[in-house]
Amino acid sequence: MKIATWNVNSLKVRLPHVLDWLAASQADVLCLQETKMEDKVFPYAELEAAGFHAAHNGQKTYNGVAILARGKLEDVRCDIPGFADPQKRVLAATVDGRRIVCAYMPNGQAVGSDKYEYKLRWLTALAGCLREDLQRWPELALLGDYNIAPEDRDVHDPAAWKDQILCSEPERAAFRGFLGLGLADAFRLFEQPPKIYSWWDYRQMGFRLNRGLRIDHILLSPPLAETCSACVIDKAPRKLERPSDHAPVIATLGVGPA
DNA sequence: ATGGCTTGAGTGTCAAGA
Repeated sequence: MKIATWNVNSLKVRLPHVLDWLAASQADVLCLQETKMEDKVFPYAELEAAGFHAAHNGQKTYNGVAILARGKLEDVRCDIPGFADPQKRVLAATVDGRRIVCAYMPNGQAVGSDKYEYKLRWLTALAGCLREDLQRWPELALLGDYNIAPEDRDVHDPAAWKDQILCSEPERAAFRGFLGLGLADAFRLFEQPPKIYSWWDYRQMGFRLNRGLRIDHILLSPPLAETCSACVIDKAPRKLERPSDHAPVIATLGVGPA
């Protein structure tokens, strides 16, 4: 079973890339972020024709998250329970007995800004929710755009980014808080080449110069981490015409249904 | 240089992303 996450930066623009990538990657579950659309225009029919069930938690213009799966989606839940937030950033569902949590974590804009304070509050709320979810669903994966580069090796220029947004110590502490719940960073379960990133700025030839950050992640609870046999970032879609600025991350889980 | 692209909204130009 392959599970994946991809910030598509508008599903309207990127649907052809998504359909192509679903076929090429043989992913069984794909979490999407920044669909930037309302539920009523979500392309359920096109995805069903490609063999995928789907759930969407969307809004106009900003945010929006979806889970696509070859298996049925059960116990679908939107948002973070008990955390009032008009921004559509979280969607969870159970697929083949495994809890899939799709998250588009806040960007934070600038350290010290109002949006940064919101980001830190939001991360605390999600961690509290996950602590409870893990009791009910021991097999849980948290996939998404975290908007956090966990370590300096996840940053093309750590000196320039030091204490900046996406790299600040409180954000990194929040990421380590997820690990403290027992979750493992699937990418770091394996030896990886250096300078692997999941996002590159559209400007200044960011992708060609590999000036990137690793901010999209798949975290796995212990029973899933034990079965994980690979985790890679697929740069191929970033090379297409009109790409998303993010690349998909995909993890292979070795045991279990389908 | 609070720049440099891209998207959505909406038709002139701004907010937001990371």
